[in-house]
Amino acid sequence: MLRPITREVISAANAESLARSVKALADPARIRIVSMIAAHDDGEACVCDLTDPLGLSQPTVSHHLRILMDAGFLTRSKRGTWAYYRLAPGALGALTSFLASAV
Amino acid sequence: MLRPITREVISAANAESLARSVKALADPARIRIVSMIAAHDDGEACVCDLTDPLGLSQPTVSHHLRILMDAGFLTRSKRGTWAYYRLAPGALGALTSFLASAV
DNA sequence: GTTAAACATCGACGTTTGTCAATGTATCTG
DNA sequence: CAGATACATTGACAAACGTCGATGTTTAAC
Repeated sequence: MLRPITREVISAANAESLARSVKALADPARIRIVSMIAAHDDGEACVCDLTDPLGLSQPTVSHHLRILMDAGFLTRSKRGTWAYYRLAPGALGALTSFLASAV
Repeated sequence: MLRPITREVISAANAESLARSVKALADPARIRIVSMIAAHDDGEACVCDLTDPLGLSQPTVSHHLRILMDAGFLTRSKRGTWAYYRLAPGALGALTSFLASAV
C-alpha cells in the first residue's frame, strides 16, 4: 500500500464529524453492546438482552443505545413492547476504513 | 470477507482497553494532530508546527500530544529544544483492524 | 378498564475532559 | 553567566459524560 506523495490534512469540519463518530465508540459499555448485538441470535438484541450481561441499569443501556443509533451504528425495529437493535450495515466498516485512510 | 458462524463477545477487560485507545482519537483536535503529523515533511512535526494551524495554546497541544503518546499512536524524539512527534508505525492500523474485527 | 411488561425520557449526581494562564525545565546563544 | 526559546507540568474552571432512580409511554393480556 503506497503512500501518496502529497498528503491532505483533514479539514477542521471533517475532524469534528469524524470525532463525533469515534466518540460514540469510545466507551467500554458501548463497545460491548455492539459486540453483543453482533454475536446475538439473528444479529439483533433487545434492551432486556443486554442489561444483565452489562451489569448496567435499563435507563443507562437505553442511553448508550441512543448514542450508538444517533451515530448511525445501530438501527432499531419495534415489535410489540420490545425494541430490537441491529448493526447498521456497513456503518462500522465505513468508519474504520475512513479512519485508516484519513488520519 | 466471511462472517464466522460463532461470534465471540468481547470481554469486559478487552472492551475497557479498546475504549481507552479509541478515546484517544475521539477528539477533533487530536484527529487533526495525527493528520497534520502524517502530512508534514518527513512525517514528523514539532509542537510549534501545530499550535497555529490548530488555533490552540501550546499547553493544550502538548496535552493532546501526551494523550496520543500514552495511547501508543505517537513517538517523540527530542533534538535540541525541539520535540519531534511521529506516527508510531502500525499503531493506527492495528486499532482500525482490531476495531473492525472485534466489534 | 386494569394490570403488567418493555422501553424511553427526565432530573440529579459525581467524574472526566478540554482549555488556558502561570510556572517549571532544558537547551542554545552570546 | 544572562537571556531567549521550545516544551512540559500544574492548577483552575466550565462543559460534557456516565450512571441511576423516578416517571412517562406504549403495547399486550386478562
